[in-house]
Amino acid sequence: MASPAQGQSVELQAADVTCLGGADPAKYPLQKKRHSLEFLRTIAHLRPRTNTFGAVARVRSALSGAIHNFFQNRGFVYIHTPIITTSDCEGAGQMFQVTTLDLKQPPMIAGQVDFSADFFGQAANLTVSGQLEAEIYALALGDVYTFGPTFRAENSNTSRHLSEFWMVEPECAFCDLAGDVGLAEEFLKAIFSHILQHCPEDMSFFNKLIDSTVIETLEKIIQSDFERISYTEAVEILTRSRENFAFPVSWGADLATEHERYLTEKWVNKPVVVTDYPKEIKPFYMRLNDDGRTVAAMDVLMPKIGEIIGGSQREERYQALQSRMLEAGLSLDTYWWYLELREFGSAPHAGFGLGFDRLVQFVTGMSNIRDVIPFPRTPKSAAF
RNA sequence: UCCCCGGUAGCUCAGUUGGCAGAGCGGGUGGCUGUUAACCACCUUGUCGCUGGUUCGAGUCCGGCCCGGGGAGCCA
Repeated sequence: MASPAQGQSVELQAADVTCLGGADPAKYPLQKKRHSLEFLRTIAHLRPRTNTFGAVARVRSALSGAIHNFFQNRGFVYIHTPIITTSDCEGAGQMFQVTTLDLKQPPMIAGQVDFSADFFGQAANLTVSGQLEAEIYALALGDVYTFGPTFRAENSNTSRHLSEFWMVEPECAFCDLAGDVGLAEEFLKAIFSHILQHCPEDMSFFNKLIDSTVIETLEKIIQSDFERISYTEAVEILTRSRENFAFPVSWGADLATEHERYLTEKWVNKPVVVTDYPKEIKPFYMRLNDDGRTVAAMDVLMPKIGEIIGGSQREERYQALQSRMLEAGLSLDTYWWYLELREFGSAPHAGFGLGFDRLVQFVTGMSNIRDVIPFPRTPKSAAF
């Protein structure tokens, strides 16, 4: 019925009310007041009932749908890459081991655990990335993407890291670095537009109560052209800046958080794509440039949260890949199938990885990544 | 993992020089009211993170540990 009160056009008039499930007000933890996000994290089974976590859940779901739409509409094939992997070092940090062996009394051979007696007949881990497997399908089907959980056993205690997080990884055949950067820019803009269009109520909620700049930031990014600079240019800009950095800038060293923030927040206040990093600070699979000292890598840096996308053109030349693997001290046997992709009908290809939870963070303005995933897993914390 | 800050009532916090454990909110009861985080009165609430020490006496001082926050590293 019509409501005489302000701020609402209609209201319910109940003829009959039945209580289906009571909640003792003396015990119910959610009070009629503002709770801290830290406290709500300790009651993860009740926090989705709050307006903030409801809005986060809806936007997270909408973002997820937008990502699938974006790729499906462009003919990308969604690939389910494995969660359990026996590639013992995918090169992206510490892995969680998966085993059915009795940890109190594992089978031993010559003082070493005998993993041939383990479930898979060898040591197995949770994946840190679906990229290498995505490359297999890209070189068969063309454009593909993965979107699934990823696991890192790093002891990272920050507002931007989870031990279990979701990652989006497109991989495109017949694509070079410029094409990869273009895809990343188009992708982010499409996702942001989708959210502004489809979640206006939740977005104004975030803008009002969480971060008063989120909507404006997203709108600006949609309209802006991402700045593209090479690592070498970035180092020059940083050196010329006369900023008082805690970490010195020099060619060959990785960019620190403060450097990335300067580039994206002060130098130009918009997303910056840094390309062509020194090969020493990037993984073996990135394509060696003609200068012999840099690789075709790219990082998309966003104001406030820093790196949101990391990608590269992959090394498609057999000899070049082999020598980079040897330089990195990797076993060629472990990656025999990865090398065979270059031996049998190789093609230029490129892709990137996007931290999905960081994307949710950026879109909602939520400052801690533990508050944009329903059940966060971090060091010393996996309750619920 | 490193640096800094914190942990006191269900929640958010105060607690002086080492000397009886506090407030607001919440909850209960009553009142009032087309309310919007209602309002008024009264009542209710403690393993002061854990542990060892100093002291006549420790929330307060010292050591160790656990957990949380901010920053850094690693990265997405």
